[in-house]
Amino acid sequence: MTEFLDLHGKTSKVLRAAAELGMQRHGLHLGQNHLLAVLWEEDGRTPGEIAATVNVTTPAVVKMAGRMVEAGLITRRRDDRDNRLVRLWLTDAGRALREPVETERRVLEQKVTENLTGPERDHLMSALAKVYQSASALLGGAMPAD
Amino acid sequence: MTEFLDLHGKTSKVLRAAAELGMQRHGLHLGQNHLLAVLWEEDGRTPGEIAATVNVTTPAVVKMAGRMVEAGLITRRRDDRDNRLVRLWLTDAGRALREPVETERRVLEQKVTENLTGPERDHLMSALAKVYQSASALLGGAMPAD
DNA sequence: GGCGAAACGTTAACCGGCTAACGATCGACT
DNA sequence: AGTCGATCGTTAGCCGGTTAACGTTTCGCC
Repeated sequence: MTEFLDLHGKTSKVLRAAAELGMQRHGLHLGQNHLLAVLWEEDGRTPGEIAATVNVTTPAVVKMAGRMVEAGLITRRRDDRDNRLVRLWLTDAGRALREPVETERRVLEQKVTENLTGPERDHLMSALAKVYQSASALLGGAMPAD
Repeated sequence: MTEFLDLHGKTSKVLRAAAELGMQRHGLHLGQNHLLAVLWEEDGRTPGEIAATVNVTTPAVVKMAGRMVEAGLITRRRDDRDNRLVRLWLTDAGRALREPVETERRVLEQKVTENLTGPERDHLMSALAKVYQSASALLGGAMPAD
């Protein structure tokens, strides 16, 4: 019984584990790199903005940011113009991780797809995109339409 | 930047959400159906056995089983021949969910892949299998070799 | 100018998953 | 027969993610 959902689930898990392992080498937990990536692109963004671009709920970002503040990767400061906003700023440590983490991710991407021929990879991408479409469609429009 | 890891991650998330939604319709949380599936196949198995067949750690099964006992889906009883073993048994409620949950999953599988042509699906499966291989390989043999 | 609605971050309570430490039981071997 | 090691479940603590409820702060509108 090798149905698609099974295979995808297994792949998802092992991919997640591999990513976690890679990030661990830089003292990060899985997902934190995404948060950092947003700040690398534009420092000083708010939890809400970050949540939206990473496609996660705001509380998830808040919690994760808390841990990252404690880890010395970012800083939390209130916006003085709009006092209900909070802005997250990179520390030097957080900024320094950019290059190594980005290459780490590139390497993972490459290693994971290295057994695929060009056309194979293309078919994989397009088919996966279709699945993504179908799945998000049957989630009843209650999802972001990116 | 539509790399594979990104697309796979997004797909994974939306697929997870869809599965959760489907299981919710039967009063289950995501993952509990897998545990039930093992018992449907052979009732009275131990947490360790279940964990191995579902590819999850034992503590995960223990915790989930606790919630499912409380939900009246299964029963926890010690094995009297080997007193360190624990066996999980289906209740009528748990047994009754088999047919509806199995069709729910079949429907999801079908709906999610309905936009794929036959060959497309085949290519997707084989390519995904290759990715799975590569990823689990680079996890350094510390993974089950299924 | 004041009042109510909207926007925002935070907290709490869940769920699934993981690793590490613990405790109890069984078995093999001396 | 007794001990010591292997096996098994449980617990605790962490991480990422979710929804629901809450308290502030702004802003629009009368």
